[in-house]
Amino acid sequence: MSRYHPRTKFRSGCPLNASVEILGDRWSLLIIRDMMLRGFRSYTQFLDSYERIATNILAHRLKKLGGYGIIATQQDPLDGRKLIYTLTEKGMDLAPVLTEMVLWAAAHEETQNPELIRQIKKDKQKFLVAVRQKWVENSSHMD
Amino acid sequence: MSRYHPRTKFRSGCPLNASVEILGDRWSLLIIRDMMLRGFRSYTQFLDSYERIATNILAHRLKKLGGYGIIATQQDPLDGRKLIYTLTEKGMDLAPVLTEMVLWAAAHEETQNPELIRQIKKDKQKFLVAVRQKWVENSSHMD
DNA sequence: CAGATTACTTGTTAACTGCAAGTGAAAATA
DNA sequence: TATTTTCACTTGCAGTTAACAAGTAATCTG
Repeated sequence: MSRYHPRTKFRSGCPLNASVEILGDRWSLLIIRDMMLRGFRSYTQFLDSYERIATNILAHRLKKLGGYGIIATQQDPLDGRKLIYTLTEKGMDLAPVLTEMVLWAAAHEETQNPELIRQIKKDKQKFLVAVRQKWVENSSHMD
Repeated sequence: MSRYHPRTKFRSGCPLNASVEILGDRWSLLIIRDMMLRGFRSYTQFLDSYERIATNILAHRLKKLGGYGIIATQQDPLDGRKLIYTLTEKGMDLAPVLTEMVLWAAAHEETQNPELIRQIKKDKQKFLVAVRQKWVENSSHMD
């Protein structure tokens, strides 16, 4: 297991604190967003995303997320240079968290992507099911 | 308005990115948790919470959260030294985000507070209504 | 084989975090 | 009334982390 998953336990036993220690930074949830909603799977795709993450930070975050079992890595069978990053079940279970964060910001800040927001507002449960279904489909024909 | 609410707009228009830029650190959501679920209202209460935030970080976070309109501050009419921090409507609207983060960590990490988790799992909507009701009651007899 | 691509690593500098100590105003205590 | 305590911070400093620029090894493409 990677050294990026710390052996030392969390500052407290509070479940919210665990989430904050794992996800509470400026980049982790954006990487997960790119995988979950935009279907990104490679290092260069993450680098080229909207918010322009620095390459060393990206490498560090991918290791950390891998260490926590939120993402998994495999070789691309068609291109030996490429690694394919995918969300695990644990990572997919973050969909409700992302969804609520999107709704909160859409309600209280000036943001873009009204189509996404409309879709979530119309039927949140349907949206979550669809996101998971897309993930299942992409995972199944991988092995 | 406080200088802690930056004039420069977010790195991208993505609503998730806005949430991450506002809340994506190791302390902000824990302060909000203490206000929302434990009824904390004062600086020393936050300092004495489980995770032991440093005093300068706490001061900075309170200003930042105030700058974003997530919390509000007022003088304690009974004690001139004290400030009372309260959640705004915008802050209360973070309840679903906190709830989903609690559920995620409870499902995938070793955490404590099984009573809270049981309560949320039993009836999430009822839990959210109760949390908001408690906030309404505490806000109404303040003025 | 030359050049491009991929997933990184390695500096270097700037910003942020955490700890300890200190400050000034207000309240409680002797 | 004088002293001590409480409260909400601020300041200084060391250590960590983030951002930016450049470089590298393995692999693929033309």
